[in-house]
Amino acid sequence: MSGKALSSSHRALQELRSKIFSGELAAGSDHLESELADLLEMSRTPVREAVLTLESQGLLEMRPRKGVRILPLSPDDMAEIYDVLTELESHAAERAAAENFPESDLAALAQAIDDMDKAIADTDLDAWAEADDRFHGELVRLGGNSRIQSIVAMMSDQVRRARTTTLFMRPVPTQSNEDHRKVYQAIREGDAATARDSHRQHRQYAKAILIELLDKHRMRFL
Amino acid sequence: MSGKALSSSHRALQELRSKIFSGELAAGSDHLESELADLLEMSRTPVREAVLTLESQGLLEMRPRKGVRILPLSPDDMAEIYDVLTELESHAAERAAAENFPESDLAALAQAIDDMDKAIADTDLDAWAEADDRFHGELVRLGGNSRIQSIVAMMSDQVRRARTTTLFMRPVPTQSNEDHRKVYQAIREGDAATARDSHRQHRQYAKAILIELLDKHRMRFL
DNA sequence: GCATTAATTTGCGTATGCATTAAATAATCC
DNA sequence: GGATTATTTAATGCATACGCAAATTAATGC
Repeated sequence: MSGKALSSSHRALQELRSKIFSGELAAGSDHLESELADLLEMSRTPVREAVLTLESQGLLEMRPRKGVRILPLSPDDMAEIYDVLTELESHAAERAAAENFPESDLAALAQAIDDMDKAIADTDLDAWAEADDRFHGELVRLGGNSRIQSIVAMMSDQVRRARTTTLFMRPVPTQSNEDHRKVYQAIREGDAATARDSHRQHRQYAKAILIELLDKHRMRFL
Repeated sequence: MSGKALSSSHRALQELRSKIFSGELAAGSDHLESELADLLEMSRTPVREAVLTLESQGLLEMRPRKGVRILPLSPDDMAEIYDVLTELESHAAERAAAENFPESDLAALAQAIDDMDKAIADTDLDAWAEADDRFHGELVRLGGNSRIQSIVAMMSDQVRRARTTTLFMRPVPTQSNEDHRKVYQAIREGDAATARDSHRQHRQYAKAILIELLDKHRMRFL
């Protein structure tokens, strides 16, 4: 028994999020408030509240009389998001390295890297994506800036839906984990400049790959 | 005739924002939804919507049964915000320089610098602050990343109320405009690396001054 | 036919009321 | 008297209702 009883607006928030990520609410699609209320079996009030929040998180847009639009992502949007992630995560990496954490505090980071290796060996892309998320999340956590944490989380959410698509049309990300290891090493050794530069390079490379991929496949929106 | 007729929830949003910035709603104070509704002469519904939005913008916090709390800022919060601004604005400066804008596109930037000079000559700190805002806003606009724009706006909002206080207890910011000019020159010359580094230095210096100031005056929250 | 206007529908913004539940107060027990 | 439990109070979360304006459809004129 999970004795929860969470509020309707909170449930609306997480159900809408999950339906956006899964694609059940497709990018570019419009939905009336009443339609979403029916879908979630609640009144419009908590739906509106959740939608308001999701709007300010950049996942959707309210257009009176046209419905709630799930925001699609153009290649330019992707570039913007990756640039934000590059800047903020690199800073986090630098600060994490400067902290000179004992190795035990970096266990989660190391674990994520190992899990990615394993996922690649198993060619389990979902597991890889999950561990990659974990690595980046842990990195910004170690960076110690709560605002960076939440901004990065927001940006990651925005690309999450798209990644489901892109992940499966690109080569297995083997290079990526070498980068991760390099960042990890630098943090472990307290080498802030290297941590920063390695991570920046990692993200810029990932961005280039992605943009090229989208371009090659003529994907204008996702 | 300003033929407007803006919605209640939109009015709630801007009135609450303005009352937070002015200090009419003081940092750390709690307010029931019904109290705010009375204050704005509307029902709780649009107030709740505005409050939801302001919460996700980091200006306040909803604590069920305790009321809406206007978030105070600690020196650590200030440091966090300045770090985010440093990273994202520096990137914007770099990108702006790389664009090789014709000088005419940089007129607003130059104007802001001139206005700051004038404000300093007149010892008009409010005018200085306004022009400084304008400079930073214009900079990120030129950077061409809409997400950076809105994140920077959010962070600037968080710091706005506090600046009213800090601005008047610190020496007149003469050094600051030298920095601005340096950034401007670099953008004009298309020197991306210098634009980036100068702006980073500018923000880091500003952060150091501020933190020192808060520390000196033992200001724990504002 | 086509354009213009009138009628109708429909979705949204907001007010209102109520059930729920946390907090505050009173009451009871040891 | 202090602690525990019962009672009351009150703020919130949510459903509901309704007026208004936008959008759609029907009607009318030319």
